[in-house]
Amino acid sequence: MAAKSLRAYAPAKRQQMSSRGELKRKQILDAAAKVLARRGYVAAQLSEIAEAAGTQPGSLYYHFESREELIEEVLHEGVRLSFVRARAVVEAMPPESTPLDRLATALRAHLKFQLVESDYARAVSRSIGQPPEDMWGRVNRKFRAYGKFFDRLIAAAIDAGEIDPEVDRHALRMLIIGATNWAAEWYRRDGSSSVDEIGNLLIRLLRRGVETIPARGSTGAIVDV
Amino acid sequence: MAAKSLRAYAPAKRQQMSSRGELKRKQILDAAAKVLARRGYVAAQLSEIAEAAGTQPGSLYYHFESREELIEEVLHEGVRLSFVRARAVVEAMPPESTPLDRLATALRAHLKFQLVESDYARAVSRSIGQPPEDMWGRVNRKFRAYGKFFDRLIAAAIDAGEIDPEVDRHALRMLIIGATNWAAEWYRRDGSSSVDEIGNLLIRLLRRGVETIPARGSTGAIVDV
DNA sequence: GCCTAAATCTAATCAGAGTTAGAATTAGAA
DNA sequence: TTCTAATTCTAACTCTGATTAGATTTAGGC
Repeated sequence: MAAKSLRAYAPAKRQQMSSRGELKRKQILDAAAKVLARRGYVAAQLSEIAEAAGTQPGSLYYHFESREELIEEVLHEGVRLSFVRARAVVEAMPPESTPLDRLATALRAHLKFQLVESDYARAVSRSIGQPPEDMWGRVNRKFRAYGKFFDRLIAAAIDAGEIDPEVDRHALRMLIIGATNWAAEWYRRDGSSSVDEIGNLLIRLLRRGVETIPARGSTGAIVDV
Repeated sequence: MAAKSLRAYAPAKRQQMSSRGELKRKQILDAAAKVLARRGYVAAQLSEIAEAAGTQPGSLYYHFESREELIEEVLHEGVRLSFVRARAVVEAMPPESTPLDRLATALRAHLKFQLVESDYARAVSRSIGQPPEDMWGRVNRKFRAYGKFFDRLIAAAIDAGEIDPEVDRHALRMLIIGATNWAAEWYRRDGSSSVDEIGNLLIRLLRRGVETIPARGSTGAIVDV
């Protein structure tokens, strides 16, 4: 039954597995997430990951089949964690909160998670578009599921009349998620704005930018609905 | 005078230079821009660039010192062209147009340029953050100058009372430029929205999201300043 | 205190991409 | 035509970073 007892039990099933290896494996993943968050997919080297994990490059291969497998697992985890967080935050809201409130909350959580809370999440936004086709295809499938979550929030807000039905839903999702992901690029580099400031502005743009408004012109006083 | 007649006259001064080499050099730059736009800095290989330029990898070195020099020139050109375009489009506007109109127009031009018009511009947004420190530092200096251009438009719009002075200017610039650059990542991959649709929404978010609005709560009628 | 499997290390190997040297070709002037 | 410099090609060479093999160490069960 022992099969190839040595090597290769990576994301596949693994026996009970001694907690020792279990731990090291986690440490390596964490280290990889950290390096990926800083460097992105292409520039992330095994030597740096190994060092961050307190081990040798060669030793990584005891826990993972290859560099690609290691990185892919980090990316999957990044998407998963973001999803879990956003969903949890929304579900914790009082039932009377409006769809747009929920969307705003999810967005703010997403932003904060990407920017300061999770190396795994940051690893994803820093790596988007970089991995080879097939890997990115798999990660992206999960990513789309996450996107659909936002889609549903948007759709609900439209149904509730909180978002102008004229608005292109797809483009809206891409723009707000995009602005968020992008922030992961420059935030920290020039730390002029805080996460909360960025979040506030983003929500403001969303809320006001998207509401159904009657007329167009007049700068003056306005208007009910 | 001939100096090192062979090699190395790259971005430095070059004599009158026969149009033949001049042409090939341009072809190589175009090819590199194309590959960079598709792959980004790290994944862009000389072999692919050479093939796109209809030549051999080794031949590139007659025209450029190194891969880095070639790529850096593409990136500089990308920033320069974007800047030139945005400025031209704004300066072509009638004098009575408002600052916010100008900002919107510049933004729309930027978006379209990145997305469909220029491989050079797209090469930049696909490569942001990837090149080594020193190279990116140089490109970024020029990039910041471009950013300042948007800053001035924003500042003017604030002075004109078209943008709420409460708004964090820096964050605003980052978010709108970010959403735009980001679009370069997904546009084409899932071509569900057209450039114009994206542009329309972006402008809408900007215009409405940013205007000075009196109170907060009441849905009802309101109020000057 | 041994014995075995798990876990890690070390040092060599491999592969891919940039780079270089020199030969070969091309284009234009004399 | 012929000659020369500009341009391009070909075939190594190098460097970097992932991968592998085997030796070595560690930890827990007997």
